Amino acid sequence: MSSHTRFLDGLNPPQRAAVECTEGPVLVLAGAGSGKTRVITRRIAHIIGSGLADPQNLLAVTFTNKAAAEMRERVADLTGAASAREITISTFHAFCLQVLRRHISHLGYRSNFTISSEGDSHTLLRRVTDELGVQGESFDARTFQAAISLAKNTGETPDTLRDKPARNATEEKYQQHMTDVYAKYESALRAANSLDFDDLLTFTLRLWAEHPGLLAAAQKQYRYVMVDEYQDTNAVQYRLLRALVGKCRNLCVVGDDDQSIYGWRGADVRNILEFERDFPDAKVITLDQNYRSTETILAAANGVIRNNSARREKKLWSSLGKGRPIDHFVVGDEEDEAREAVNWLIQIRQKTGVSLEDFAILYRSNLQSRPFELALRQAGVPYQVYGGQDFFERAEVKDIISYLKVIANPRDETAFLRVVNVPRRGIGDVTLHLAHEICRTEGKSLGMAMAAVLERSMAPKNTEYGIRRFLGVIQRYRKRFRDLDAPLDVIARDLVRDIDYLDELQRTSRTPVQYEARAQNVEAVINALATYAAGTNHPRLHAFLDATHLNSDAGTESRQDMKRDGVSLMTIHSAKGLEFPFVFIVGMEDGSLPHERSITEGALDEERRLFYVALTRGKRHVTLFEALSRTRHGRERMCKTSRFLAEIPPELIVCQVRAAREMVEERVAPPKPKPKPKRRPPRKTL
DNA sequence: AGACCCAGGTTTTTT
DNA sequence: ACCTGGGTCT
Repeated sequence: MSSHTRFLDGLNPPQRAAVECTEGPVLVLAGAGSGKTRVITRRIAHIIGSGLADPQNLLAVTFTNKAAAEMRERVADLTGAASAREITISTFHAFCLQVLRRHISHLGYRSNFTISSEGDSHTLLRRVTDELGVQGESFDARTFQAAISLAKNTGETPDTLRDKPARNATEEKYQQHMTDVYAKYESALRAANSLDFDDLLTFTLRLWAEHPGLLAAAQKQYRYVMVDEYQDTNAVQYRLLRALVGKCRNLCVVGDDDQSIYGWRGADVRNILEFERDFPDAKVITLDQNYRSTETILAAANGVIRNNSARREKKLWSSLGKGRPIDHFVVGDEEDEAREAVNWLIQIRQKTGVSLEDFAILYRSNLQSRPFELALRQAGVPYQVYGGQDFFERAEVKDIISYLKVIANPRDETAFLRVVNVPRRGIGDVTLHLAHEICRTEGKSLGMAMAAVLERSMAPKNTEYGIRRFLGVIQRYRKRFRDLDAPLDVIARDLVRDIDYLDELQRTSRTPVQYEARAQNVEAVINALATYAAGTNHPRLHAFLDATHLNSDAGTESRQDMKRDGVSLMTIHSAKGLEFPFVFIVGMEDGSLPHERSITEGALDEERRLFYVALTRGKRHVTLFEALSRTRHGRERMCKTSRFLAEIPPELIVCQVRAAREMVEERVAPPKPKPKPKRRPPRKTL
């Protein structure tokens, strides 16, 4: 018996089958908490350990960088770090980026293309809609951005879109605008030698379609392909996979249709539901033993999810015992809800002695977090709110990144326009229009056009001076970043100094506190460069920019914010993949969960899955909170119980209405005594 | 360029 | 109720 059979130790029968079944198409239906990651990592180790393939012949695709990093770590525990390093474990986007950096010249782009962030694309789309004169009529850049992204992810091009039949005049008009904007946006990106997130996928698909030799090479290399969270794949990702495994067909997809909650972003749950249609000989393995939750929680979750029609039948079970029933609080309004939740949390802690990190408060939308933050602060309970403002979308961070992007890719117009006059150099609209004209007529990049403006003495003296300074800085640093005459972060720090950026911040900040915060963000970008440079043998500006665009938390304060600290507050969406001993699901009303808009749009199945995901985050105990009234859009409105609540078998729920009545009476009676803050607010709230 | 005002909208967000 | 974005005025 060879030593690699140890990779089968301790697996239950279906898990073991999933690991051992290495050849041909395999669909693993992995229910929540059923040991999915364990199966994938063991399977990888098994394939390598049994000599079926070398590490570089394996491709494992995940949806987040975090998942990829975790998977690599866990594989390394099994196979050793040297092997694990050779395996391609990455997100769809990172994988495609890698392909495109090498081969994009075949599509007429330069390999130093930059990635257009969502913010960049938004700016660009504003310009496009302006130039086409289609804003106004209830079409704005945001709408187009979402529509274009959806189109790209479902494989629509401006041409296919144009050919679609419209049902009425409004639709036709919209379609007309949409195709125009889409086409113009595409050509603007092309001119800027930029790709947006979605392009990373579609371009790779095109590359493979137009250059079969490249596809064949990829097929030859990746003989075993695994995909995590398969229920979240969209049409383009599906086509990429099909192309890649065309020959070997060793495709193993792992996912749970019941946890498909990203349909609104183009994820197509049919990919998992109809897997055997495309791979008739597929082996289907269901993992339904749950190692996370109590039987009560699973019974509740099962009771809810069975109301969805199009799904793979499966019933999670566990042997962890019944545990405590689900508690259901009915409270007055959102403030009562928050207060009651905090009381309840404190009570549970007194009884069980568990730590704050064991609690999560889950809500449907970010707006709902506010009252909980207030109540927790008031009670002196440390907490952490996840999600929200993206570090890389802050103005000062975008400024610095844009400088770096112009340096890395001379044609990146969005970045160029953002920083050409920051800090003020007297380069205004007039000059830029001049330059734009030269771009158009002579096919030059904006930078070259500006140089032409200088040569032809088309601008006033002080503007000329400004242009000279700007182009000089860019040129100097383009050379420095290429030659790497110093560490990346040192060069960047010089750049920030040379453009007097901190003075600019000082000028534009309203308060010293704000200035301090913004200067620190700039410092954080430089630190991120240093961190990046320290972790690689061949630091390159381009690779750093790629990482910042693909990895949303690459630049934030190291890994410190990864570890939980205090009670966790987050949306249900961001809780997917996590688990907590105690879960509070709040806002259990029609309008919140299911969300109002989903009700009108008839997207109830996905909302139900959302509730299912929320429930199955809980390990020991789940508490539901429902408010009788809630302030929505500024008005106080009465709420009806969430329709999903009735789907939980009633014997599993203990209703805590008394608490609510007391709350209401208290509110009606004399002015309530302001609860004094017992301790000073927690240091780290973020 | 910066301050001010009004209108509109208002989920979720792995990359 | 609140925030954003765009437009206008100084």
